[in-house]
Amino acid sequence: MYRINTNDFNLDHTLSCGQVFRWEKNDCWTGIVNGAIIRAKQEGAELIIDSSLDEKVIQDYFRLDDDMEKIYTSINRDEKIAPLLWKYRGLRLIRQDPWECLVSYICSKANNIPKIKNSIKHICECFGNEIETGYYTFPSPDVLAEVKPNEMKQQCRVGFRAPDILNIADMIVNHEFDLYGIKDLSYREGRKELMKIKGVGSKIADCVLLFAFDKLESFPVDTHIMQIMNRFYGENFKGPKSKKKEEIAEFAREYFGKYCGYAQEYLFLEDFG
DNA sequence: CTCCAGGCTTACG
DNA sequence: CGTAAGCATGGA
Repeated sequence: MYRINTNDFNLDHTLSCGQVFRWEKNDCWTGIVNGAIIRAKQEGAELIIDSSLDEKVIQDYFRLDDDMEKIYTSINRDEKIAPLLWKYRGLRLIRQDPWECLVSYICSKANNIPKIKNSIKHICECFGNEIETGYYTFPSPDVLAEVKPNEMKQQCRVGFRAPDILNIADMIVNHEFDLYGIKDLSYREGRKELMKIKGVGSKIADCVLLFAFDKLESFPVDTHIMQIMNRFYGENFKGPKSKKKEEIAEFAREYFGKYCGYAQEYLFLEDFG
């Protein structure tokens, strides 16, 4: 048990804004990171951690080294977003594991948050390791590569998404796809690579780049972001419906700049929460 | 019962 | 090029 001093950090906003799916809140927040359990709560500016993981891992996971003052200044472009930066102040991006992140967002296709959480929970309970009663690790690609589509479909309730998950697990195991190598690519190159995966398009690719590969210039556009971007900046998008999402993403990258991924989180929470 | 939810692929004008 | 059905699943 140890304490970490923070500033511009809000644990509740960070864990309940929809970027991660496995954390649960009771008297404290409980989650599994790097195969270990973290129990966390916040008292004022202090983050109280109960975990076998050391402070450095926590710092890295919650991105506590991000200079929020600088980031807020950078993305605070107008009177539309300014109040959101105050309202949800302390919301941080989380540095997720790429594999868990990728599978999670494949599960998010044509789905809702409770069902996404449920699917991921099933995947862990069926195929992960139980590290403490009721708490499971996220299964590695090696494990999922051995699973049959119907087995996953029936046990994890992932529906038509099962073949895509198993396919990319298999490709990673056979070195046909270098997922972890994407961290060394640029945003554009990484995006192109991720979109080669069957069942992964621009939105999922952008989520993985933002949440797992440090590409803060990524701006995932889903239905919620569509809503609020149309409401706030609609006059800037004139193209046909089919190209609108890409148009919005391009606009946002230009408009909010290199930290636009952070802007995306605050905008998302405003429409989602 | 029908409709829809953090999309993507494929099929058809 | 452009739009739209279909894909499983469960809750409203």
